[in-house]
Amino acid sequence: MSTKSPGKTREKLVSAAMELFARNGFDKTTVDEIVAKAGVAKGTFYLYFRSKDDLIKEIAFEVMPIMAMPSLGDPYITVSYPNLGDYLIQLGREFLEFYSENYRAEIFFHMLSIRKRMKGIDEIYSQSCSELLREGARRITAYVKVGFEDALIAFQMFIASLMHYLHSRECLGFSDEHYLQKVVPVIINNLKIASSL
Amino acid sequence: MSTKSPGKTREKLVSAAMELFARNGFDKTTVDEIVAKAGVAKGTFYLYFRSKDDLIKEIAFEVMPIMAMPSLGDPYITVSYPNLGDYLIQLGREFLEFYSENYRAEIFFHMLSIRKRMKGIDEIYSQSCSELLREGARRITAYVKVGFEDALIAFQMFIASLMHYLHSRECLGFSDEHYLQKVVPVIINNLKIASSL
Amino acid sequence: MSTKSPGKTREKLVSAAMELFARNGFDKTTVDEIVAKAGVAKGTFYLYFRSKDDLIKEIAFEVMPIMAMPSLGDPYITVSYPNLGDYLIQLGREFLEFYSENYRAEIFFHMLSIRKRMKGIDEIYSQSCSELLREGARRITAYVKVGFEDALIAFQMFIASLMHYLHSRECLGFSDEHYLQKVVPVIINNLKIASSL
Amino acid sequence: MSTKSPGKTREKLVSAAMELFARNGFDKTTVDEIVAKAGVAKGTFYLYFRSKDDLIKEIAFEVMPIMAMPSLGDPYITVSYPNLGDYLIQLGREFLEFYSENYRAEIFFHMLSIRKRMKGIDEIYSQSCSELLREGARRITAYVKVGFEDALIAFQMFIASLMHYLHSRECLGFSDEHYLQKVVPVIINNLKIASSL
DNA sequence: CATGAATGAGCCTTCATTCAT
DNA sequence: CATGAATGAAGGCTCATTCAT
Repeated sequence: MSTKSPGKTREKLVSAAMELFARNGFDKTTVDEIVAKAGVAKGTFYLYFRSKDDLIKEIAFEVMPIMAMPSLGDPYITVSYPNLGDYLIQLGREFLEFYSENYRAEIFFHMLSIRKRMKGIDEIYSQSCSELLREGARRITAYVKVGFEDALIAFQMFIASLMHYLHSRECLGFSDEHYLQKVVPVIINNLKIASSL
Repeated sequence: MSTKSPGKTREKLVSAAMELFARNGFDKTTVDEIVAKAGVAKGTFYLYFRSKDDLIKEIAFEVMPIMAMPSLGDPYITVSYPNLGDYLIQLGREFLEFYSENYRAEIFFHMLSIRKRMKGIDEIYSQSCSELLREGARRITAYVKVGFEDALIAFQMFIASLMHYLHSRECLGFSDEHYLQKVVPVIINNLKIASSL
Repeated sequence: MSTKSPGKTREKLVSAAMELFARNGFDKTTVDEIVAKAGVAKGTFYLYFRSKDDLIKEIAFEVMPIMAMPSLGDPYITVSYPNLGDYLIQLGREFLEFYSENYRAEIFFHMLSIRKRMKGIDEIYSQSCSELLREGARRITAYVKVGFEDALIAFQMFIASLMHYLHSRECLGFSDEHYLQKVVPVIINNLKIASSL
Repeated sequence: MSTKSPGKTREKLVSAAMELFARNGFDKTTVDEIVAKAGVAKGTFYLYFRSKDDLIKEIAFEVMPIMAMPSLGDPYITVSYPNLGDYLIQLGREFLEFYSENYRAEIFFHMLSIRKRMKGIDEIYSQSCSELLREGARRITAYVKVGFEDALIAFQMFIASLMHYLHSRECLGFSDEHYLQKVVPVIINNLKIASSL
């Protein structure tokens, strides 16, 4: 899957596919639909992607949780957010905003369900997940004095809660902001306890 | 109905389907494969299920998280587990054991990813999810004196963490038991803080 | 296709089939539907008919035009109807009444369309059609002094018109009676001309 | 579109289907058979027709009686055929010739029997039948001074007779030409009588 | 006589992929 | 780079018929 060719055609195909995959799932989306939405001919698809699966791999990476939190990679974040609580709130907002757009959540869950069956997808996910959790834990240790394991658990619970919230929103009935204001303190309180031991 | 082993055919079809759905996903599993594994003829499938989707709905219900926690429905549970921490550990064990068998986790995630596209699946999920969270919260309020909303958040985070753990196990590197021993205190500590306010 | 067994079951199957064949056609009607409507088990069908085609043959005979005109076989009809015009009107009324009931017209046209493909049906039709036309012509010669050929043409045109009327009713817009009052004189007038030559 | 013989594929499919439909009926003819006879792959069929029913509708229109009589639409026909009898003979010849080719009669009767069950077919038939009868009647009034209703009845009887003749040929035993020479005078004579009143 | 679970050949339709232009 | 007609394997589903009870 080459990442070259700055032409519009490739982009049009990817964005058309994103939307369709989200709405109908990978298997139920046809190449016909993708090229129709992209406004190109059928054969053109195979000039840019070796197969439909090839395209799926490209898209998979773009909807990973690690892509949802740009602030996680910012090296000067402790300056912008001196308070861990504020930082987590910020990460949470970024996360929810990211997955509220472009049907990314639907695509991510779909990808999650097929990863075991698709060589490449599983690797991308494992690597991306490890990186996310480890980076998150590292950030936490920059704020509070806790062991790496405790930080890892804390961050995993944070991510897990946000991710679950994406498909239990209507079962809970809270607003996004209200939810964040409730979850973040749980994480913070526990890190305080852990650091004081 | 034949005298030898009544109801056997339907069961054979369901269990064959469960295994195949988990391995290959709903869309990639064919009715041909299901009947071959079940050892019956193709037409027989349609004696028991109106369609492939019909079977999917039946299976969907069986892999819902609420099915993973039988202790959640036990009315005398506060007697068996006078301590909330022990109770949550127990629920966690049940959850992890349930999803370690029969490829249930894979099926659940697959279902999660297609629910928006399948009338019926979405309803089953929403109802089941609401019931799970509400029942869990109710249980918690039987142990500690906290508001329902705090209990709800606590239980949602608990479930979310367990669920996320199912697909981040290898990224974390903990044993199941170790993970539970780490997560449950986080929930407990916070409920204590909330109840003391 | 035995015509024995006075039991109700056979009759129930035939009448259920008649109705369904008329509504959905032979090919689109399933044995399942027939037995369901008749209120018997699937296997029972094959106690009375060797196959679905076997049943079709039985039904085919019952919807032939010759069955629609009982007065055609009455040996004393010239006494009841001394006037040919009145007789033809009577035959026309019988014909239209017969085909207005029980979806017989639909079944007849269906049969007509498949006769070339079904051994047996074609024979039944040819024989029945010949008998109808010949008998009709013979009757006419009992009323007016015309050659058999002229009588045959006259009766064929009469039957043809009635049959076409069954599926052009809405295109014409006449009432049944009005139509008969228009068609019969055409036949009569011509027989008069032919007989006077 | 390929440069060699454009539109050929569609035509091949239609003519293959016509032959098969006539021989085996719509329901008993499979898409497999059609594409095999046309010499194309199965998928190709669906490039030209949305479904088998779609093709049926297209063919249905082509076998309507109105398609059998091109002279019915000729505006200068009264010049070519100053005599009504000659004109009707001509129409009759066209009719019989049309239905002797390409199994059109068989297809038409089949269509007639299924029209009530197929949305679209029924509309096509009703409209086509109305147009045929009305146009025929209009023509007649250009030759003889009769009321429209009498002309309509006359033309309906004419068409009906021809149509019935298609499936009663062997029961009558006349040659086509002989039949026409017998039927047309019946129509003519009556129009004369009607016009003289 | 009656039942109905089981069968399996066969049908219509879809769709990823190819290739000549 | 781009096209789109053609392909054919494969899938979901139907239904006439059988047979053990």
